[in-house]
Amino acid sequence: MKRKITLKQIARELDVSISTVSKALRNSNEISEDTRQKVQAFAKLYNYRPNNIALSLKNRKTKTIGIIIPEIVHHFFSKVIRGIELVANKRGYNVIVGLSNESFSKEVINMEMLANGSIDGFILSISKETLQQQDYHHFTETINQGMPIVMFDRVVNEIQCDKVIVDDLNGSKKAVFKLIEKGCKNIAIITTKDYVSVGKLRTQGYLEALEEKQIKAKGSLILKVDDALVSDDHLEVLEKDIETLFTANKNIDGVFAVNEIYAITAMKVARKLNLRVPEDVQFIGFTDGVLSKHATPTLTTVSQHAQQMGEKAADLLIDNLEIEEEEEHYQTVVIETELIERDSTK
Amino acid sequence: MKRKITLKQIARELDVSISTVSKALRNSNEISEDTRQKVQAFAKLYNYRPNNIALSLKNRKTKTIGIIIPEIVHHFFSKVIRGIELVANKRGYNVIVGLSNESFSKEVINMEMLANGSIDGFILSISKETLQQQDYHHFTETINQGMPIVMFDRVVNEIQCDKVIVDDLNGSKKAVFKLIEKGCKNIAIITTKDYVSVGKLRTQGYLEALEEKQIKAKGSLILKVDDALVSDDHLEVLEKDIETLFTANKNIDGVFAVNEIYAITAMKVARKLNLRVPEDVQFIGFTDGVLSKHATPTLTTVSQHAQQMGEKAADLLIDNLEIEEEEEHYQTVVIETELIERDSTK
DNA sequence: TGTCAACACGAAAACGTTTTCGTAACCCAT
DNA sequence: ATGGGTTACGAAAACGTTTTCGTGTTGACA
Repeated sequence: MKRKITLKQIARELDVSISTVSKALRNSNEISEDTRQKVQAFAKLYNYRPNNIALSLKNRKTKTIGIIIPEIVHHFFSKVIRGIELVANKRGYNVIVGLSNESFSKEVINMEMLANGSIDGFILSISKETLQQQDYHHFTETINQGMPIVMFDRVVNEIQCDKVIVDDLNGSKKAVFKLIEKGCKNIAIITTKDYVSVGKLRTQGYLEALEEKQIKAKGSLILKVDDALVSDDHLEVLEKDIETLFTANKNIDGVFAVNEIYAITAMKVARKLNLRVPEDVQFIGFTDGVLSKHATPTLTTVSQHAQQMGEKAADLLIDNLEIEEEEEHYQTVVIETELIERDSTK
Repeated sequence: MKRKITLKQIARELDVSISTVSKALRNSNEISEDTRQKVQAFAKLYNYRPNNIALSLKNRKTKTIGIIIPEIVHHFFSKVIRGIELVANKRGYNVIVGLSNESFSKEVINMEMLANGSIDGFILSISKETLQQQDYHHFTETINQGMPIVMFDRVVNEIQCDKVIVDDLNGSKKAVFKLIEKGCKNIAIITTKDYVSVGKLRTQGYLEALEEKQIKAKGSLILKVDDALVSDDHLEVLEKDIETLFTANKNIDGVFAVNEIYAITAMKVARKLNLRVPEDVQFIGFTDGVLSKHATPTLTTVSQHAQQMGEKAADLLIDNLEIEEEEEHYQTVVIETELIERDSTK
């Protein structure tokens, strides 16, 4: 077992100084052609690679990006990570991942662990608990220490930083317009409680779309599900809720759901009630994940371009890290959604 | 913007030496009660946190685990990551993620980037390309440099290291036995080409199960799909292949698929051919992901306990890192599978 | 022969820690 | 007064780099 070789060891072997070795390897012209070749040959032979930690300490930057997300077993978030990783690697950065698990304290702890030198900046999406408690001190502190943050998807106005968000409002409007265009007269929405900003916005989009088409929104057609129900354990409760929605409103001919699970589950319930999709009821879901593509019938969705979000977030952060000037000029990038039509609409 | 404070700055402010500050903060009894309190108060006030990079350099360990996986937008892998992250955090480690994207060169590059000091050890699953080329030099080199590796799921006998694998063989057997028990006489398998070790093992399990039940395997019932077809773009090709399988073998009454997508797609094709599930044909898939739970009908699957694999892998690695003794005693942990019965079987 | 530049290299500082060792200053006992 | 043992602190090395600066040697030139 041969440990990694260091400059010092090379220097000792070749009977020169550490400085000389370092310079030789970096092709400094302070070093004679002779020694340079000798050193480089030796280094190659022993497969010398500079120690990243030492470099980080010296340069006071780690070339590493910290990602904090609420959950990784989630199509959207893993696609974002892939996007981040893609451009990060291309630009010479590594990616270190922390999971908040939707918990405020884990978010704080994770950020503190990483903020002490391990990374150069954060890309994150805020946990639900943090959003509820509205306690954002860990973000402000991090930013105050000179460590840039880019937020994506679940963002918050109170914090001044770069942001990448989905155009939730217009995405929802597009979806609802499509349903109307396809002939739906009574469109229900299955959404979450309002404190999740994206749920709120999507609901708002639904309402605005109806209003613009002079359709009166009815409270009975709005189902606000406790979002803990996305977790697999509570599927039956969710199904029950949706069944109630359908039986109480026999005239529903279109459903807009703010996520895939709700949409798929609603389709399932509809079929159980002998409603034909899309003939009797049409469905559109937000978030284009695996489920939509493989559902029966395949689900028409509003795609969020998650990977593109990750790429953009990474570019914003790295630009920020590598720009010299201190003038803070934060931007909020809006990623447009795209309606992907499949078989759950006519 | 106040940058992070260092020992040196505290020392200067309080007019003591750096050593004193360090000792005071670590409650050394070399330091008088007086100065200790003074230093600690000051440190608290300025929210002092030791710089991780400096600690890493000093201790020659980073308390960080490197994960290399082929793909992150994948239920199985993200669940494994969650498991790793869970125990890693609990034991004071961070997790840094590299994606090989199923490419040999990206796997090598990613490992080299991380191996130069950034991490203490690897947890990885080998990329398909690497498995095809059978070039494992980067693994041996890493291990030779004293950096431990734990492989999971896609492992390889040639490399001596800790491994965590699924009991693919018995999992498949269980599934096929179940189909036989439920009355299937003509069981088809939809699998991948053999170079993916797990595909190979699962096929073998299928064959062994049939043999044990004195059922003669028929080549026409074995569909080996080019595994590039899992990617969403080639769904139609996959469907076509499966359709051919069904039409050429009208008597198929059971299907075992080595992954979720194959199973779901096969169910879809079956229904298109007016076969009832599970009355006419029963289905079992390997890998218990999101799709299975939300398919119609819900899919009976062989669950791999992905998160548990991640947890085990992390425990193995950290044990290895924190144990003093050099004696290498590698183990291969087999995670048992579990058959989850849903509506695609009678 | 003396001066000066160019050349080739080494010493040392710096990044932020921890830890070993040395040592003043004090107290107590002889 | 001398010696020995605490106590409380500081100096310095070490981790592995990069970079600035200093310096000895050479050769050319007047």
